[in-house]
Amino acid sequence: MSAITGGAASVPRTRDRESTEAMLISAARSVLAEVGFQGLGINTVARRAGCDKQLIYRYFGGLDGLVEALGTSLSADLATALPKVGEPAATYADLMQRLARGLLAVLRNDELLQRIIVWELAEPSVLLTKLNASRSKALNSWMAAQRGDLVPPAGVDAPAVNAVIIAAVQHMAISARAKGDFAGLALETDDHWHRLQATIDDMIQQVYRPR
Amino acid sequence: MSAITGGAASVPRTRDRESTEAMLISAARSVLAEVGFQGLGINTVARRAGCDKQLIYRYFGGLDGLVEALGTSLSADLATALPKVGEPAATYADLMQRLARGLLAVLRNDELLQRIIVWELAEPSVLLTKLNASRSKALNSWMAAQRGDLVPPAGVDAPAVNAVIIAAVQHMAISARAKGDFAGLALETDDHWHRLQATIDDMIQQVYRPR
DNA sequence: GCACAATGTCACCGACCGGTGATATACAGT
DNA sequence: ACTGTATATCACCGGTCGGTGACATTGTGC
Repeated sequence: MSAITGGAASVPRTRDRESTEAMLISAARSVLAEVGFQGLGINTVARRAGCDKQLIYRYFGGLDGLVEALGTSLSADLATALPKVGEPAATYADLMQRLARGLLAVLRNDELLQRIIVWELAEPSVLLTKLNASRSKALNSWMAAQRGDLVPPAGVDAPAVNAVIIAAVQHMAISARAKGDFAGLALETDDHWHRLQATIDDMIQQVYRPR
Repeated sequence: MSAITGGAASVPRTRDRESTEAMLISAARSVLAEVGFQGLGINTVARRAGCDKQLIYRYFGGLDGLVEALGTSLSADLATALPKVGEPAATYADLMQRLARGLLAVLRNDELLQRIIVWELAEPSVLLTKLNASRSKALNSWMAAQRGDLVPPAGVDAPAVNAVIIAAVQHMAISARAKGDFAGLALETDDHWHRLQATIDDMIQQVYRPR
């Protein structure tokens, strides 16, 4: 008896650090994906993982460490999510078209990624910056693998153009989840997205056409 | 004396409801602009306004009402911030170019507006949706005033193109404040922005050129 | 069998949050 | 001058947060 300490009611965990860490990371993922970064706190994550928050401090040194671990586990995902190399692109425009399409497809159904991007926009920090860096690194290596020796036409500021394209894709993907539309353009069904994608394709082809 | 109640230490306010409301709205503005929506709470705003939080409940019915009031005061600002009508645009491309430039200029130095956009992306709600609506209404009426009878070239999906442009502008303006760059493109000095603006101009001209 | 570390859980702390009732104080109508 | 009301402030509540120290349980090496 001896009372006080609950006794047999609470079954302790499996006593396996690795799997516990994995559970915590997974819990952080789902919390972030479902409620966004505002709801990502020590207590919430621990509750969702079904273990004590103390373990977050012990194993990750706090929430920051946990997010960092989440980040590394995430950049691996992005690398595999981008489409595999198939036919080499014929023109630089085709190359960028592929990138835009791939990015749009990945972003559209990765709610977690959307949340993280918003997070970076909302409260920049060294931690979030690192997440961003590892993500764009993955993107760059994908580009390098696809590019071959294609070069943009002379007279076009390719880095700026590509930044514009990527910015647009990111913003619309995020807006679509948050609000269902953007600038009067409904973004709910696949048809809407195809229309948008056709437009982006067109813009890329136009700006990157030889001239 | 009866003690307890502080006594003379706290000088009550000027006892002018209008000016107090204005102070609260102004406080909400500055809090939002400086720390973002995460820090926008009853206590914070009241503290910054230098009055009691009770007044927020009395005059605005709570934080939502205050934000709503802030919103109306804000859409008025946006209307005056957009550039006045000058020479009518020669082509539809020129028209959109003007819009893009105006929007970019406004967004770049309106931190409050940037924060609100991020807010809408992070946690959509009826309130935020209303803010968005009133903002795009202001944008539309500006467009209507400028357009005259210009029409986009046949075969171009103008709404989609414009959505892409606006999305890109918004995203880059926000990213610039949050992180100082975007997709490897530094966005700190005016020169960087001019380069970006030239690119956007070019893209608009290319996609909207007659064909 | 016994010390010892690793793992897991609990109880508690101070701080802040949103929200509300009660209480002063100024002012306006009579 | 008296009363009523709008204005402003304070004190307090329950709840949640991040963070920490203490405790229980399991396994390991000797």
